[in-house]
Amino acid sequence: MSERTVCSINLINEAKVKAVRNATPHEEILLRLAETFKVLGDPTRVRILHALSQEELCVCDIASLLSTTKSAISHQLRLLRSLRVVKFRKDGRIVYYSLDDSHVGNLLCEGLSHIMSQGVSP
Amino acid sequence: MSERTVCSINLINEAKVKAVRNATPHEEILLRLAETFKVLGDPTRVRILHALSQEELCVCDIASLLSTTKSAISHQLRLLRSLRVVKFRKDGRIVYYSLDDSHVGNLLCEGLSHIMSQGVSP
DNA sequence: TCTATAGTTGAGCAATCATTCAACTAATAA
DNA sequence: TTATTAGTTGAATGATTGCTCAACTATAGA
Repeated sequence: MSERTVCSINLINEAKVKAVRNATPHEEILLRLAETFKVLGDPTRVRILHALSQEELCVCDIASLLSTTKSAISHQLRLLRSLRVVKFRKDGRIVYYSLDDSHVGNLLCEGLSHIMSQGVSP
Repeated sequence: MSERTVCSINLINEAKVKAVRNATPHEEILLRLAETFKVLGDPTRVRILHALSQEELCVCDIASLLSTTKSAISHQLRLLRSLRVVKFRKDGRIVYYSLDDSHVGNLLCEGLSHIMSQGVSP
C-alpha cells in the first residue's frame, strides 16, 4: 500500500483520535484562527501593530517609523482593516489608524511573553 | 520629491513617532514574534497544534485525523520542532508529539476567544 | 534473514505573498 | 485655479512556502 494512504488502516490509536476529533472546533473556526495568526506573522505587520498598540498613528508616521514607503504600509493596512484588526478615522487628508479591539493587544503581549520565556536565541 | 521618500520630511507628528520608537522592542524580538505567529498561521499547523493541545499523538494518528499524508505532517512537525513549539518522544518505531510549553496553548486560547468575540463570518 | 511499517528528508512544483512602481483621488494652501 | 501632499490601488515581480513524490532509515514481527 502506498505512502499516500490516507490512513484508515494506518491508525495507531483509534480511541485517542476519535476523542480529539470530537474536541476539534469546526473547520471554519480553525481557518479563521489560522488567518488571524497569519496576519500577525509578518515582520512589517507586527511592527505596525506594536506601534499602534502604543499610539494612534497616521500612514505617513508609520512609514517613517518603519523606514519604508507609504504604499507598502497602505497595502498592509488594507489587509489588517479587512480582517478587522485595525480601524481608522480621517482628519482632513490624514488617516489615523488604531487597533480595532483589545484581543489583538492581548495576543501581542502573550506572544512577547512566550518569546521572552525562551531566553536568548534558539 | 518622489513617493519613495522614506519620510524624514514627510513626518506628521514627530513627537509621537519618537515616543513610539522608544517603546519599540529590539529588531530581533519583533522578528521572533512575527516568526512565532507565522508558525501558528497555517491551517494545517493550527490543526496539528490544536490536536496536540488535547492529546499527545503520533505522526500517523495526526495524518489520519487531518486526512493527509504522513509526509506532509512530518514536514510541518519538523518546522514546529525547529521553533521549539512541539517536542517528541520515541516509543519503538512510533514518535509521539506534544506541545513544548504552555504559552502555545495560551496563544491558541486567546486567538480562539478573539475569533469567538467577532461573531459569525466577517 | 526478510518483509512491512513509522517516520524523515530533499527536490520540484504550484500557489501565495510582500514589495515596488506608476497612476490615481482627495484635501490643503498659495 | 494650481500645486502639493496624504493616501489608495492594481499590476508586475521576486521570494517564500506547503505539498507531493520518491527514496531513504530504523524498528518490529514472522
